[in-house]
Amino acid sequence: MNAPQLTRNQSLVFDVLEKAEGPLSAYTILDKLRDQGFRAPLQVYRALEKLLEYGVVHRLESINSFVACAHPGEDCHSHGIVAFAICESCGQVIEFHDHEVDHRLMGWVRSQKFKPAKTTIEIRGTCEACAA
Amino acid sequence: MNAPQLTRNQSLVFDVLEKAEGPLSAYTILDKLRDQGFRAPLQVYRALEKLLEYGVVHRLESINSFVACAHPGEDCHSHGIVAFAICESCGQVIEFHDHEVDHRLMGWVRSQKFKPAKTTIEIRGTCEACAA
DNA sequence: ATTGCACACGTTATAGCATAACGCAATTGA
DNA sequence: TCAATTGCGTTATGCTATAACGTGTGCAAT
Repeated sequence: MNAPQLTRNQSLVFDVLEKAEGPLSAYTILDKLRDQGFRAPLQVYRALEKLLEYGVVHRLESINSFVACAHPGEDCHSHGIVAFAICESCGQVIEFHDHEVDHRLMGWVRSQKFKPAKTTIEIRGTCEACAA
Repeated sequence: MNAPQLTRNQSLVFDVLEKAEGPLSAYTILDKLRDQGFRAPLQVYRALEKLLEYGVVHRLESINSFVACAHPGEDCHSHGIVAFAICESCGQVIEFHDHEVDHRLMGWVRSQKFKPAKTTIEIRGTCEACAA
């Protein structure tokens, strides 16, 4: 799905994520948007739901946070499975697409007659800069 | 790390997970152990922390739940990265180990000079039995 | 033996993440 | 016009996880 014109709330949330250095939790986003009139978590979650649907934002399951897609203008859903390296020290996220990993995992699920819907690959650790 | 003798609380939590058909949340475990004297979430979380450390239980990040390792008696940490297929309908979990996927992902993180600590691979979808 | 340490445990409180349920307004298309 | 859809705002609630405190027990070093 490609992103249609974003609504005001969706734009605000997306802008916050784009300008952020790393992933943000929904409540952090909420705090950053209080001046813009945001009052409740649902305003953030509803916007995020759409942004995820449009493929312009990713959810990082292992840290309950959200990050803008590293490929501006594209729909990340078209890249196949996305893997993330998440630095537990500075929070920086590196995005990665690998067809071989896709192929391998999808081959396995098919052999199990399992029908995949959403795949998560997240590697937590320490980035080069933070590896003292 | 190999599992030493489990404490009472650790045994109780592990037993609940082993007897369960699928993954359980910490609070579900708590409810199942009220009769055994459990009163507070921390009792469950502390036991889980150890069981994860011993490699006899896995945490499923994408559904905030925990599941007993499919390889009784072994330490799953020694199998390399573990991937899970999680049925969103019946909750069943299939565990999977693939060295090629490991190799590919670890090759990538090394190329990024990223030092991996913990890797999560979770595929949510529908299992064979539930695929109507 | 006693001191000090490590560890498991219990309890209360609180923090952090996410959604249910209601109602309203604007838009669109039959 | 009417119905359906979508976004929005609000209140309330539920679920997930940890902080901070204190207790007891076992064990090793002195």
